[in-house]
Amino acid sequence: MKKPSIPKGTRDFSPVEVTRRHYIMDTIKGSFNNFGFQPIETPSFENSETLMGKYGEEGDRLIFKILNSGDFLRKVNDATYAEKNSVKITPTISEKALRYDLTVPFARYVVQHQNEITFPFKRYQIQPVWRADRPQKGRFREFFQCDADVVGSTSLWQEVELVQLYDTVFSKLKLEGVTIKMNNRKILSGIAEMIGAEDKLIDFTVALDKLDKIGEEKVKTEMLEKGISQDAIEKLQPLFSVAGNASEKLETLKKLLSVSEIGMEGISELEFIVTAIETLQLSAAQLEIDVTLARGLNYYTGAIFEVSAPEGVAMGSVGGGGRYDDLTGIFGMKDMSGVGISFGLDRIYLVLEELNLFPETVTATTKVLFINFGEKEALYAMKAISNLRNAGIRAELYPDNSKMGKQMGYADKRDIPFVVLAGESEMREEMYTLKNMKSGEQECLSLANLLERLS
RNA sequence: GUGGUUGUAGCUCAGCUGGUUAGAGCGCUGGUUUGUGGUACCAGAAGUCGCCGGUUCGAACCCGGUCUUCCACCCCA
Repeated sequence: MKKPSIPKGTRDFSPVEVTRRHYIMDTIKGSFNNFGFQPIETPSFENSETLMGKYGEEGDRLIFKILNSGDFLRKVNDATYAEKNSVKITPTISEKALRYDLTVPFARYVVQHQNEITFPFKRYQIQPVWRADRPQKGRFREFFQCDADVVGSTSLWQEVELVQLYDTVFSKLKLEGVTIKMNNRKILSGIAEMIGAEDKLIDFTVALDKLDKIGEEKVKTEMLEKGISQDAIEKLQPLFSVAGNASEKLETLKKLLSVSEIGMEGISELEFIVTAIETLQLSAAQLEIDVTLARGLNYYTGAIFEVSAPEGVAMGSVGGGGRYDDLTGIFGMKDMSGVGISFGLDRIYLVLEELNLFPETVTATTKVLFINFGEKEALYAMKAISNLRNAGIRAELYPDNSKMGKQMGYADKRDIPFVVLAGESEMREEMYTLKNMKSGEQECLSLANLLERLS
């Protein structure tokens, strides 16, 4: 028989993995609540028109489309069918698509429920998203995002809080040394304005974003290929040498962008956040200004965040986010500024695993296993088990009256730290023999003492 | 979507320029030990070599396709 399998880029999770994933999720969720965010959930799939065209050209390709039910081909007219153009035929055979991220569905939610929502609205959402991407390390076709967004406030304090939120979560996860990289879309616009390439903003930023990966020369080559003039690229030169700490970088940028009103606006926004964070301090993360950061350019208008794993861990970003002044605009609701961040659960998992940062207790299973000596003995054991369970102690009975060696081996393999033996003699005395599997020590205890010992 | 890479027992992997009944370690099952696991010793089960097709007297090995894994690009959590 052919072995069953799961689709490319998807995974099964074992008990240990699920427990560890919950540990991360609970940590994130706890912090979200702590910062005043409220949970919502949205459907796994949306109407295609809600998602299509929201993530750029590339994005549409990566959206999983759901085939219409019924005899969907019947509705396609012959001319379209004969053309064999997949992109063109898609809307007629697919009207629904799997969620690609949590931000666009959230925008849809806000517009749809605007009359019930009290603004500013702080929501969080932890759900899987799907991308028809080609899998790689830390890249899946089904993965979880953990998002926190605020809509209905343009206050920069939100950005400050989101930086703190990142720091709080990573600090709780004991993940030291993550870098929160920050930029501002207005600065990028300012630079484009300064070099006279406003119309090439996206090409320009996409190329700039690759600086630390492919180097200055190749970035320049790519910009030339995309039609940015040699002249403009030369004006860009000072940008490649922006260095120092946050304040120093800001000073350099100020000189560079003094001619651009929008650029200066971006700088002052960054400055506000940096100053606040310097005063408030971070514990696990460090904040860094990175003018080459250009992620999610499609809807971000102000701050842009990206969190990279500690140095030495080969992993893409473990989080990202930013401010979008007009996200709800695409659904017909104007002047509703939002800002949010996302945690990449699956990638955080891989990083914690690589750095061995999962606490021992996260893998703890049953605390005590009762050996099964037969029907009467099992009933006697079950009474004690109920008592232990009511006291919150994880206890279980070995289901079958198997040989002791097998039952002990089971406890051993599952890392169950205690075993209780209660046979005829114990029953006569109303006692229980408790064995510590690590030390091998045994003692005979009453139910009350057993409870106490295992608490 | 483009280019490359990987697939052999439950797991990790050997397997020569194509040559008979495909191996190891770990794990698993049973026994030494019927109220004592982790160690030791003994025995055993388990694979249509990812799948489909081709070349050949003969294919785990060569060729083509396909799926999967990982990597680079694209893009992203």
